[in-house]
Amino acid sequence: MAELTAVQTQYILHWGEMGTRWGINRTVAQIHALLYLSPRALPAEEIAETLSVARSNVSTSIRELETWGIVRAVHVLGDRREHYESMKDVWEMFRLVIEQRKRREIDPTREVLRRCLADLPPKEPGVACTRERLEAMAGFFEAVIELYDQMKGLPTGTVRKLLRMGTKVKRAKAG
Amino acid sequence: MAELTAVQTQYILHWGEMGTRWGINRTVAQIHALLYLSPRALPAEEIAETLSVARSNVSTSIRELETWGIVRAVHVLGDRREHYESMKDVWEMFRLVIEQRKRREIDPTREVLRRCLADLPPKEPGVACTRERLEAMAGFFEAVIELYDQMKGLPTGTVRKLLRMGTKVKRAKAG
DNA sequence: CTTTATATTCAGTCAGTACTGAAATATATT
DNA sequence: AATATATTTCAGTACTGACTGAATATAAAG
Repeated sequence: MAELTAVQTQYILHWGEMGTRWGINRTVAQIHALLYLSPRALPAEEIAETLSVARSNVSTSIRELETWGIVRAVHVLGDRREHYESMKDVWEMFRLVIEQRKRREIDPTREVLRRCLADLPPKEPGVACTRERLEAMAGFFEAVIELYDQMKGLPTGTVRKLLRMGTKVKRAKAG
Repeated sequence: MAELTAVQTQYILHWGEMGTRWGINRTVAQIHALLYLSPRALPAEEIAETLSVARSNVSTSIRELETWGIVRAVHVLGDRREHYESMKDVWEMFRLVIEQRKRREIDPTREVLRRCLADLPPKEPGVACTRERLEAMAGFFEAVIELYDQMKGLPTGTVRKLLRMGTKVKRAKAG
């Protein structure tokens, strides 16, 4: 992966762009894309050169990817440097990312909603509307979290099974 | 909604924060939160004052929310100004947002992946690995889009039904 | 223990997005 | 038509988060 092919470049650039749209640092996403395509683990130095970013930037970004659990350091015989490789199982990769984003963003939002409802002065007519709306929003988040917890336990393949059941439910409604 | 209560402020600030984490402009998210809690439609001027942002900023942000389809202008008798109100159905609101993000981000990613695979020189040993990875990623996106298409047709309540079916599948596996 | 290679930290800089306010446009009222 | 009110556009500014590179830390080799 010394020089990138046109296709590799296109994928890496697009992945970086997607990252920014979903609140993930462009360089972090690009590094992930590079490692995902790479047939071998790459040392930080090579990543920096390939993507034309500072070595220190790679260092920080790699750590970020490690906290997501989708990149890890491996060692190569006769080389003191850390080499980094991406997880290859796409489904598992997204499962990890979703799990973390739930923990970092969805769960705290549920907490804020609960706190808001708890802090709301009771029975005041002025806030009746606010309470109603907060309850609806809280209900939504509770449902989403419940759905997630249900899914969590399922083996990867079962998701497709659910997908087919969705089709049946639809047909039953329609017919 | 002339003056915000502590709870309303907390909700609006948190919602703004969540927005930024998911690639949505903070002000846009805050305005949405304000309108969502508001018992009545608000004119742009009042939104600007309440959130302490420029009137023009509200104008741009409102337009953004309108393109998402979750805020619309309504008219109040005896007032020439536009008043803005948020959709109240939370499920429908998220459905709309997801629909648009799929259209803006997921679908284009599928296209890029297809294009990458099409552009990949065939049978070259050097790119065998890249092809394999791109195919795995493309397969994932195809599956997600298929899942989405299945869900799309379902009435809101049916999602909960699916949720319960998830539980059964899980138990069947376990027991 | 010293030298060399590698990785991380962090203060300062840079870039891109968000925001403002003035000007332009649009719409209503007299 | 003239005036008043409301909204949008846009050039310039401000701000946040990303990035760099020098300094520091860590660890292997001699």
